[in-house]
Amino acid sequence: MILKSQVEWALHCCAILAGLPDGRYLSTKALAEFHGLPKEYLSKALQGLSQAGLVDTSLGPSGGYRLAKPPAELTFLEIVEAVEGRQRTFVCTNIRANNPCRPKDHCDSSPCAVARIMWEADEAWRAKLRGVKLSDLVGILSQEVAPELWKSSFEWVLERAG
Amino acid sequence: MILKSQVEWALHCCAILAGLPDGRYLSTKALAEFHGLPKEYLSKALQGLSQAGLVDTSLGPSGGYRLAKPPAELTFLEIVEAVEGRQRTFVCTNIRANNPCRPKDHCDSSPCAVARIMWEADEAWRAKLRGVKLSDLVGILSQEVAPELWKSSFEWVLERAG
DNA sequence: TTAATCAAGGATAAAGAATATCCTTATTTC
DNA sequence: GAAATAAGGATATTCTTTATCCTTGATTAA
Ligand code: SF4
Ligand code: SF4
Repeated sequence: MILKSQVEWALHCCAILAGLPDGRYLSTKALAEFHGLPKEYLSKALQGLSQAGLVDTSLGPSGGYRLAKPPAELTFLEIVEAVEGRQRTFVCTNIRANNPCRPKDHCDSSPCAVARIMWEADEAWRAKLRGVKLSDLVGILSQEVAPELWKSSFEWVLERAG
Repeated sequence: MILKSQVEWALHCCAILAGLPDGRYLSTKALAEFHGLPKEYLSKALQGLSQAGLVDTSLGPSGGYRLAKPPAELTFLEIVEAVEGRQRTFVCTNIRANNPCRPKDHCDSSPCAVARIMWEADEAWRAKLRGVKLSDLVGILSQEVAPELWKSSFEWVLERAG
């Protein structure tokens, strides 16, 4: 069970978009080039963010993506779910229904303990991601990334932001 | 990102094995029939449990599987990891290394905040599963499963346990 | 007005992982 | 000695992920 690489891509792209000045957009092309990713496929991840309402888009030259809300109001969970989906990681195929001792008319009213426990763990994962804002990430990165690299990356982006 | 169905199978099988009297074994054949699962493929999941040291095996007629330790000392996490593996669910492909502004000699010493945050969430998931014992599951099931079904299932298993 | 650029999304292909079956081997029980 | 069992290798099938290509309609800049 491994998250798709698009999750990593989306998080990195949002971190970049968080640094964009108000009202400006950054294109798929620029984001793909900056991260060394296939443009067409990265586009699918960005479309996921767009469909989830996390980013605004603009067409034409100088178009692209920008965040739809402030980084402090955007959680990791929203970004992850936008590309990975909201389905729980444990799916129950109801194998208890195959129990040969089970009477024909027996009705398993609710999910059993196995499923509930697995879903609780899933929820713990989501709760952790829900507790981290995009602004938290930017704060950490701004401290950890080498100042020259931080600055030159920022300029690189600004040159290409429409 | 969805856990393999073998996880569900392994948990159910362990729950059954937890009810076995001391020193007795239950075969793949019986476990597969009880849960309505493909015997050969379920066998792979049980081999995973065996390789992880969670169950003991015995060959020949009346052979099969039994728990290697008491249900109170066997956690959900151990069972899940035995079939799903211990790899983290977020893998970092180090796309920051593709940053065009990055100097050639630049060395990214450690995992960045993105990866650390995702790994923390992963650990929260594991911590939750680590906190649930197989005995907890059996306790809940014994209360929730209809008494007649619980009893007849128990008898069905005993008839086939070597 | 025109040409270039962009997001969106459909179609399709390639690669990889999950699911499933079959068969052989060595061991144990009866 | 015969039957049953776990272990595991080989292979096939199906589904998901990854990736590319192309069309459409909107927007901007010249
Ligand atoms: S996990 Fe629970 S609900 Fe799902 S198949 Fe097993 S018994 Fe049924
Ligand atoms: S998640 Fe962090 S460590 Fe992984 S590629 Fe992105 S920047 Fe690098």
